[in-house]
Amino acid sequence: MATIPRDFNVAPGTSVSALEVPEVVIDRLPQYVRTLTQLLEEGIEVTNSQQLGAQLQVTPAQIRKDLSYFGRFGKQGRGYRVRHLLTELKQILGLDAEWNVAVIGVGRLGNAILNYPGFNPDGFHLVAAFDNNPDNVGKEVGGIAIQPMNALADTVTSRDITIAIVAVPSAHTQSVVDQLVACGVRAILNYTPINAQVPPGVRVRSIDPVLALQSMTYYLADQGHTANGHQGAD
Amino acid sequence: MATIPRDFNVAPGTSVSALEVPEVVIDRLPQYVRTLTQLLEEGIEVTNSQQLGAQLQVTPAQIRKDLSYFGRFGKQGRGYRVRHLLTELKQILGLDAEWNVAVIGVGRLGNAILNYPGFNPDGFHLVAAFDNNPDNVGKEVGGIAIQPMNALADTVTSRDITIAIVAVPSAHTQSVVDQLVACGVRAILNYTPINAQVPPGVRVRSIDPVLALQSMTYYLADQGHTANGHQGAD
DNA sequence: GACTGTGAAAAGTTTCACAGCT
DNA sequence: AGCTGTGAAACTTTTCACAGTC
Repeated sequence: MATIPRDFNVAPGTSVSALEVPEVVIDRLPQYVRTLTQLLEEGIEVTNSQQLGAQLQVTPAQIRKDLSYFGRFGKQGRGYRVRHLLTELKQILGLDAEWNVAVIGVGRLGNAILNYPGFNPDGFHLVAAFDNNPDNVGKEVGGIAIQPMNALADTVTSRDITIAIVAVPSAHTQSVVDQLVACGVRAILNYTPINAQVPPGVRVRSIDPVLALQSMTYYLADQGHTANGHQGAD
Repeated sequence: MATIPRDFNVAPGTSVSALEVPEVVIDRLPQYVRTLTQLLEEGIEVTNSQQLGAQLQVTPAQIRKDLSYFGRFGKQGRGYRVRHLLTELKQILGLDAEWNVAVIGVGRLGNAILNYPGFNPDGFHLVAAFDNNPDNVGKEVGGIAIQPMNALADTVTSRDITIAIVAVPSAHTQSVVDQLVACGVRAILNYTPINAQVPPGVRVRSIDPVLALQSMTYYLADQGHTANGHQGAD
């Protein structure tokens, strides 16, 4: 059941509903967004696939191909207007909206997440925090009052929360994920080292520094392996 | 001991390129290790590709294929002895060794990392911390005395540090990475949202929660997309 | 009977190379 | 002249399917 039907054309500024964009392409778009943002900050208004590729360590052809899934954003012979491409990509990714996010688990890690200033500038607003420890409930962390877990469903609905960050002890991961899914949360950023099972339609991404380290040691362990300075993201 | 297929460096023309293990396979091995560890904790001594696949949400064929790059670890008709497979995989990944790790940057994030208890049990020992802020130097975080950046080279050598975790402000990322590379560090876990350039032979993996969120919003933004509950790791 | 290990096929992804626009 | 957008080719990764072993 493959087939990549690419029968779409896009009027500039119009919402795209591409049929089947490979997930690997979607995963690269946020990086393009970030690089374009940096270029704009440097005052660069026009770029091209060559320059973008150099920044991102990706081939120019790949950038052009990736963009071609969504429309024609460049001008032949000239390249891309940074501001325009950035706007389009943000719109495609849904980053022209603001997203309300809940943090579940306010231990050491949850605390660090709630105090991390990096989410807000990108439109992700941590608006609620939950913990099942009665001693924590009511306290404020990063300007947010910690609520008990039984308030989850109501708050998710009333505050229009679609994304959750899970930072609970491993043993509670699956149960918390189940509760989130039941409340209608469809995107979960999982900081625990557990592979939570979710129904179709719900997405989970994991942040797992230990796994990242463990895949690098393979290349350190033995000099016999290919030693390419390859980068992995996210 | 399992024979690790090796990549021979052959004179040009006489290409005998022995089979090279795809990086995507290496990236999955740590997850296999984790699942096997869990099975063992539950007292399960024998498993099979079906069960492992269910746990990991991966096809049984993929697990068998991945393992086949390194040897024959199972018994036909019976499956895999968990303890045995775990030992082999850890050895392949270099996880039978202990690794000394330095943390660069002891701001909010670096602090959280130094206090995170998840690295040690897996053999990654945070043994040194560096910061360029004189006010921080000398303080202890997580039992480690913060050193000035100019002590980097000496300490990396004397403490046999091969892995570094970078948690400095974005603007300093490239400069810090350059210093690490110059000291001989060959694996870097990058917590900054910057794509550092490294020479061949050095590996970088990035931890970037914002990128992870941004790739999920694509699927939230519009109901027209494929809605598979697919998991991304690390 | 149950399962692995593995060539071969299928599917997916990247790169090439060039027509065509500016 | 310089660059995009894109089919087609090359390459990579996954899945199939089954011979072989326990």
